[in-house]
Amino acid sequence: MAITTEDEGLDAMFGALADRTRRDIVARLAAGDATVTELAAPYPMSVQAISQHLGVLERCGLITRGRHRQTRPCRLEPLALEAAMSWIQESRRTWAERMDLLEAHLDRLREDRQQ
Amino acid sequence: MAITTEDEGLDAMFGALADRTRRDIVARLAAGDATVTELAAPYPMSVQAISQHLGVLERCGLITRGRHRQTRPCRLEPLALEAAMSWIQESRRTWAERMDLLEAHLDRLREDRQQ
DNA sequence: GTCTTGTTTAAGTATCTACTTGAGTTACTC
DNA sequence: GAGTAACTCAAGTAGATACTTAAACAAGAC
Repeated sequence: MAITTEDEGLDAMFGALADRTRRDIVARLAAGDATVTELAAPYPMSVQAISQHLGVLERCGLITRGRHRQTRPCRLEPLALEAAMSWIQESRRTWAERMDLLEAHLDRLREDRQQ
Repeated sequence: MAITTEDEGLDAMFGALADRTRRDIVARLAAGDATVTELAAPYPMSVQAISQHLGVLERCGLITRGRHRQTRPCRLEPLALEAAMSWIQESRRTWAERMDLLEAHLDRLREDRQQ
């Protein structure tokens, strides 16, 4: 299931991060690669459920899964996080710009008043 | 409906950002405050649907709604975005740290080999 | 007061999501 | 080969989500 547009990519990315278990897994993988069984161990849910969470993370590009003997070692792809990051930063940037303009505007008003 | 733990806050925040319409609205509000009707205009859905989206954004702290005559002007609260931002940055930081350690480890191996 | 505009609330529905259990696949061990 | 471990796939289900329309509410205009 390929992700086509940027919007769909962000939908999938933010959607993936909207689940505590998946955020946990991402944080865990930031510290080092791990297998499905290792990742599932801390949680009171089935290994299948974790496997499905990993599917979600893989589909949005946040992780990749290799093959080593019977295991599927999971690895974080931190570059994928940049997409989410940039979106947030862009909104912040626009907002900050507007605040600067407002500030400049108020400064001009103050100057005019003093003349 | 108050958000209690940090995890629930992030669930709600990322969940809110996982919808294209809501991301659009946030981007729009970064450029300036707007009323519900103004925000709803570009979309082929009912004003009620947009009002519900605004409810989601308000509940996770991304926007606040004031009152002016019959309208409810919406304002972005960009500080709320910091929570999502920090979470991403923390994961990246952990990953980068590990890569540095790995790099240092490989450097030592290379030195040992040269002796 | 009635009427209109802007918005929220309520109720219904179709689709999606996060799990479950059971069966199937892959790769190693004996 | 049979048996086992690690994992995925498939089908089912409870609850969430994104809309809809209809009704209620809020605030000003008349």
